[in-house]
Amino acid sequence: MRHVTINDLARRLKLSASTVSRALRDHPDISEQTKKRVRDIAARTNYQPNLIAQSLQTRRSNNIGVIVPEIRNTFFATVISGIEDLAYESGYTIMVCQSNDTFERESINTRALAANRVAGMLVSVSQETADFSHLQQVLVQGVPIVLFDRVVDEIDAPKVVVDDFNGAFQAVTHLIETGRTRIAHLTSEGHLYVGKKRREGYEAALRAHGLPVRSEYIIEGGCHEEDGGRGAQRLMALEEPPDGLFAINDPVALGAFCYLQDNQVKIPEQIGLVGFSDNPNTVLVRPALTTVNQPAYDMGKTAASLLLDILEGRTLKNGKTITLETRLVIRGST
Amino acid sequence: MRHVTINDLARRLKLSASTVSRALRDHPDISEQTKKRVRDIAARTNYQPNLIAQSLQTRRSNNIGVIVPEIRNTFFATVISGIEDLAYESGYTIMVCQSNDTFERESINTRALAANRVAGMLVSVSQETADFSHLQQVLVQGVPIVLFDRVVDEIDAPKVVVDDFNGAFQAVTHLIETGRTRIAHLTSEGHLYVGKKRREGYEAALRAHGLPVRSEYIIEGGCHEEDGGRGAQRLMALEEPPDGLFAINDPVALGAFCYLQDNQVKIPEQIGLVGFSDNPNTVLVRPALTTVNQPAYDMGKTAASLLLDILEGRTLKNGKTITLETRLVIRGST
DNA sequence: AAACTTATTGCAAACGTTTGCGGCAACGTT
DNA sequence: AACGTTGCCGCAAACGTTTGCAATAAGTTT
Repeated sequence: MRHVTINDLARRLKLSASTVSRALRDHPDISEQTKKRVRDIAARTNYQPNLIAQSLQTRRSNNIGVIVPEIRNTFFATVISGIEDLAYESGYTIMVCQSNDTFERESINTRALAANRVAGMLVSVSQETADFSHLQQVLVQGVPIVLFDRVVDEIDAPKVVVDDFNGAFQAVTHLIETGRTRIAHLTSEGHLYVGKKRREGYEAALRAHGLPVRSEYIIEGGCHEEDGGRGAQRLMALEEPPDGLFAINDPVALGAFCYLQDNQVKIPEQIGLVGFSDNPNTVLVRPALTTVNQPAYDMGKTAASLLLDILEGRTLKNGKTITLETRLVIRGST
Repeated sequence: MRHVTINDLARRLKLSASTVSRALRDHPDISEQTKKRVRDIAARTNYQPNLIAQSLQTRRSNNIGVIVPEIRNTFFATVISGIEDLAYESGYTIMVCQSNDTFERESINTRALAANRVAGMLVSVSQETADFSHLQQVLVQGVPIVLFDRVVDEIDAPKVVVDDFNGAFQAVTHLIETGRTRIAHLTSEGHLYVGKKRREGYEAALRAHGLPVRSEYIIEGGCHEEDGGRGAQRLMALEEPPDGLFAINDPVALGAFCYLQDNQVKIPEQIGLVGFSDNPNTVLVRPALTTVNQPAYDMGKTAASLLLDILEGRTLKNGKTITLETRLVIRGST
């Protein structure tokens, strides 16, 4: 009924706990014969080392904390998948929390993970987060953090992002090159890093081609599907509706897509549409959605590997930012 | 740099560690005055109780293990989301693992979680799993398990499933009632519980309406989108292709959807299509996909609440199975 | 004034590990 | 014959908590 401990084994074999411990970790001081006896009884009794006792003793744990805005978002789910795969390979376990895009929950989660003495944290901040003391405190305690996707400049930690600026630039350039001149943008509200970068890319592309940046074409909203529908509605109500639309991400683009399609706006004839992320469902719609591929799974792996480098002490510099390349995937919607 | 401990506080206040501990947990033996002093310095120094020391001492942890086939699958991501939300409310943290649908990784994950001394586990078994000793051993160690979605009869634990049989029955009945008689089924291979149940529902619905169960109309494959495309291809190559298709889940249905649409098969005129899960992307395609709503988020909450009931000792019986209702969502594809 | 409460605190053991150090045979070396 | 090695193992402290019990001081009762 109870977990078997190292002392149970020691008692059974008339050895000391220390000998059993060393035998299990294959310490050279222990004779082959007793090693074998220990291993045998450990296997027979299904002994499993108590990792929490071990952690307490060695002052290091083998699990890492992950905080994302929301788990059910395909993008983050995929990132987590990448993190878990790498963590698994390296013998770590992940503790996953979601902030539901609220600051309060994010900071409570951060404290909970810190209290659990995770070896390190991988975090993508919430949309609300403007104060970073909760993360700062973690760093002060000597627990390394790697930020990904929703990163913030204020925290001095390695970051993994995709090339949002460039992805947006390419997307909008593509819209321009296919003959459109009135290009709108659906973006997030607030100070989201990715929102800022993509918007900059959007504006830069317009300028690079001598097109004006028209404020009525830039709509700030949320990051979800319904926001895309609302945004499209507002845009099409303009006296001079756009003929091109670049959305901050795929859900928003798809929300706009449905609205447009249901209102008999022809895609791509009347309006060209581009998303961001290359979610799997962008290929389900007809015409399929042109989008910017953003390597979610790779991002997870990269962020995790950066953290593991720090944890295992194989890292040289610490403040670096890794930018993963984005790639424009041209499909039917443009 | 280092974490501040209860002893640090004790030293600073010239108290014993036990007094500090009791003060923090608001023990009646401690005077209000020293409680205040303790709380003050704890706040000032950003003291966070070491949960792993606490766990070791009290022999109970506040995190629960979760094992799913794959995190990036929308359905499971949503279930995890439900689990996390409830765990958060109750002060628990979740450790998430994915088996990638392999038995080996599932059992390694199970051992890892057990070694981490999780309070309990929520698991959805892999497609390969036919031996259940890894789960059995966890139960023997007194760690409760709640199974969800991919459940197995062999393990005596509470289970949360959706009414797969009935959902399938309704779906197929709907296809029949809209005038189709040659109804095919794309299912999984192996002994997946959900696959079995849905297939039974499919066959029962045919029989209930006097239609034959034709083996050439039942195709066993995987659970992913590409399997749906392949299955549809094989079905349409038949000399008498079906006029109705019920797929084991939405990804498979959408895979078939794309294949059919790209090959100029009219949906719903030539063939009616029904999926299973009500994934968000079923409303993106045109015509939108008829599907069976399966409350993924609720499933996560329900499973977690069942486990918490056991952990907090508020449960009466232990072997019960909760069946969540499914609901046919009729859309354009039928 | 002795005895008994009550309030407040500290001691020490325990949870399951790991690890520095020392002990003690059984050797081989001069 | 005394000494140094070597191989194998145990003791005990430590990690940061919690908790039963004892201890002390102050107040209350007789």
